[in-house]
Amino acid sequence: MHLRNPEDMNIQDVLTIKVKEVVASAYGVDLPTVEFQPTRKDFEGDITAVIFPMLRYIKGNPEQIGKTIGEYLQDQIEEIAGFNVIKGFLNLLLSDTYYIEFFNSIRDSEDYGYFHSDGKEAVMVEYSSPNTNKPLHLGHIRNNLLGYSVAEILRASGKKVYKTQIINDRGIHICKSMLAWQRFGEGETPESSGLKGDKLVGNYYVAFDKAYKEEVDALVASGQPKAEAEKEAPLLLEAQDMLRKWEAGDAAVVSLWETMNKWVYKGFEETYASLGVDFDKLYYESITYLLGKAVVDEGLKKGVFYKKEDGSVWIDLTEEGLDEKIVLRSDGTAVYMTQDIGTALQRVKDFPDIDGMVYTVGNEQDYHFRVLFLILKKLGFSWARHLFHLSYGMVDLPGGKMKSREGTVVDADDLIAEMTQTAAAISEELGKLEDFSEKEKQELYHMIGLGALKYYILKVDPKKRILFDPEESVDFQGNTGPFIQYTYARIQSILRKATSDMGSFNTGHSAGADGRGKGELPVSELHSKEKELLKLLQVYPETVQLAAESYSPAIIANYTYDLVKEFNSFYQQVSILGENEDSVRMFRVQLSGKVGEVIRSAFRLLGIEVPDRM
RNA sequence: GGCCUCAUAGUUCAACGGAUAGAAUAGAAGUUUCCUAAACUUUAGAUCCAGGUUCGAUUCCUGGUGAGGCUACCA
Repeated sequence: MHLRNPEDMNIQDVLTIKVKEVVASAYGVDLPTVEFQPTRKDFEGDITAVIFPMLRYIKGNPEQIGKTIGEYLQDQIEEIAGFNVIKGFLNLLLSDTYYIEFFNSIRDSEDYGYFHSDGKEAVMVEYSSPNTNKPLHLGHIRNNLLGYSVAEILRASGKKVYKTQIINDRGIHICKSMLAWQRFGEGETPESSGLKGDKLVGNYYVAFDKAYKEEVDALVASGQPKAEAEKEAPLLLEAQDMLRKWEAGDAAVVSLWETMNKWVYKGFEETYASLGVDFDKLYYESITYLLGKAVVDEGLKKGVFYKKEDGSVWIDLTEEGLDEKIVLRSDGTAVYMTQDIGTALQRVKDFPDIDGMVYTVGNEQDYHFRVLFLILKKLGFSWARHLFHLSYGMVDLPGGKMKSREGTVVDADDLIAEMTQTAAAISEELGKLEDFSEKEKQELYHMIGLGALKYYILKVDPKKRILFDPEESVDFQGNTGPFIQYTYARIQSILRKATSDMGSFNTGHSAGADGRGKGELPVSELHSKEKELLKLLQVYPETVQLAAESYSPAIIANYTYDLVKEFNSFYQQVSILGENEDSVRMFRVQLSGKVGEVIRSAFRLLGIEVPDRM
C-alpha cells in the first residue's frame, strides 16, 4: 500500500487496518481497536503502537508480538522505514518521503486546520454579560477572552457560531446608581467630566453605597437594631421606590435610566474594542425579564412543574440528586431561572438553526446551570441536549477575592493600559523600531501587551482558578504571548528577505498539475528538526477539533507554544537563508512560512494578533 | 451539615489509563563577527495522605487532609 495522498486517509487509520490484518492472520484474533500515540522523544520512531492492550486477546510475549506486527507493517507499507520494540511499545519509523508528501499536501492550503461549516450545526455562545452599574474588571476579562476564543474555536471546528451576551440592565443595582447621580451628580456627564461613561456610573454606585452606609450607621447610633436599619435606610427605600416606578414605566425614571445606560454602553464598547471582542446579537434583561412565564404554564400542563398552595411554582429535581427549585414566585413574578428559560427560548426563536448553546459564566453558578439545563431537557426541547456551561474559575488576587469596597478590583481598562505600557518599555529598551511612526508603535505595543495578557489567561485550563498578582506583572518572556509573537515576526522577516534578496524566488506555491501541490517533491531528505516541525503541523487540525470538543482555548495555546518552541530550536540549529542548495533553502523558507501561518491561525482562535515586526 | 470543583518543582502551568511526569520562571553555567538574544544550549528541582481497580494510575473508584464555591420567593 502506498499513501499517495495522506489527506484522504491518515496514517493511523491505515496502520490500524494493517495491524488488525496481521493479528488476524498470525493469531486468529479479531482486535477491536489498536492504540497509537506519538513516540516519545527519547526513543527512536515517529508513531508508537501500544501492544499491552492486545494481551487481553493474544496470549504471548509483548516483545514478540510487537516484532511480528512490526515486520509485517514494514513489509506492507512503503512509508514505514523501520521499527523497534521496547517493552510493549512498537515504535514505527516513518519515511522522510511520507512527511515531505504531507507538506506538499498542505503547502497550498490557505486555511489549514480550519473546517468549513456546512451550516447545519449552529451554536450560540454567550459571554461577557455584565451589569450596567460597574465598569468591567479582571473577572470580566477572563470571561470575555474565554467566550470569544471558544466561539472562534467552535467556528474553526466546522460549526456555525453566533456570539451573544445578555446585558443586565435592570434591577435595584441600577436604581442605586441612578439615585446617587440624582442626589450628588450636579448634572455631571461623561462629556463634562471627561470620564468614561461606565466609570462615571460606577462612581455613583460607589457613592450610593457610601451614603447608604452612613445612613445605616446613623440609625444604629440612634438605637435601631442593625438588621432593621439596613432594611429601612431612606436611601434604600427610595431606590426600591425607583425600581417600582421603572417597572411601571414612569417617564422621568425611564428617561434617566436610558441616559445613564447609554453612557455605560459607550464605555463598554470602548473596552470591548480594546479587548478585540465582538457580538452578533445583544439581549437586554429589561426586555427579556418577563419571558419564560408562558413556558411555566406549559410546564405545569406537562407535569414538569407543580404548584404549591401559595401559588408559587416549583420543579422537583430530587430524583436527579438536586433539590426542589422555584421557577415562579407566589406573586407570579419571574425569578432568575424563569428569565433564563425565557431567554433561551427567545434565542432559538430568533435563530432557528441553533442546535446548542454555550454559556460562559463563572463556576459559582454551576448549580444554576445544572438546574437550567435539566429543566429545558424535561420540557422536551431538542436543542437542550447540546447545552454547555463554560464554567471557569475565579481570578483571585494574592489577598483573596477582588473587593470593590477595599479598592482591590483590577479595572479592565487600567490593566490593558498597564500591559501596553510594559510592552512599550521593553520594546523601547530593545530599540528595534526606530523607523516606526508613533502611531505604528502604539498599535504594536497594544498588540503585544494584549497578547501577553490574553495568552496568560487563556493558557490555563478554564476550570482552574487563576491567581493574579498585580505586583508581579504578566511575563513577556518564556511561555508567553510575546514569545510567540516574536517568533512569528522573525518568520516574517525571513519571508521578506527571501523574496527581496532573490528576486523571482518562489516562496509560495508550486504548480502541481491538479492544483493540489502533488508535483515534484521539494526535497528528498529531512533534517530531524524539519521532521519534528512537520509532525507538529500534522496534528494542528486534530488539535483544533480537540479544543472544540473540550471547549478549551488552553489546548490551542499549549499547542502553539510547542510549535513555536520547536521552530526556535530549528531556527537556531539550521540555517535557512544561508543554505546553499536551492531546493533545500526554498523548502525551509516554505516550511517557515507554513509554521507562521499556523501560528497566526492558532492565535486568531485565541483572539491574539501577530505582528510582522517587533 | 449537604452538594460541586480544585490539589504536580520555590512560583506559574502541561501530561486520550502508557515508556525515565514535560515546560516556563526564579537559581547555576554557557551561546551574538551568523536569518531579530522578547531567542537558543546545559544544569539542579515536583505528583497532598491512605487504600482499591489494572499488565500499567498524576489520571479511574473509596476514605481522609487542605483550598475555593454553591446551598434565597437576589440576579
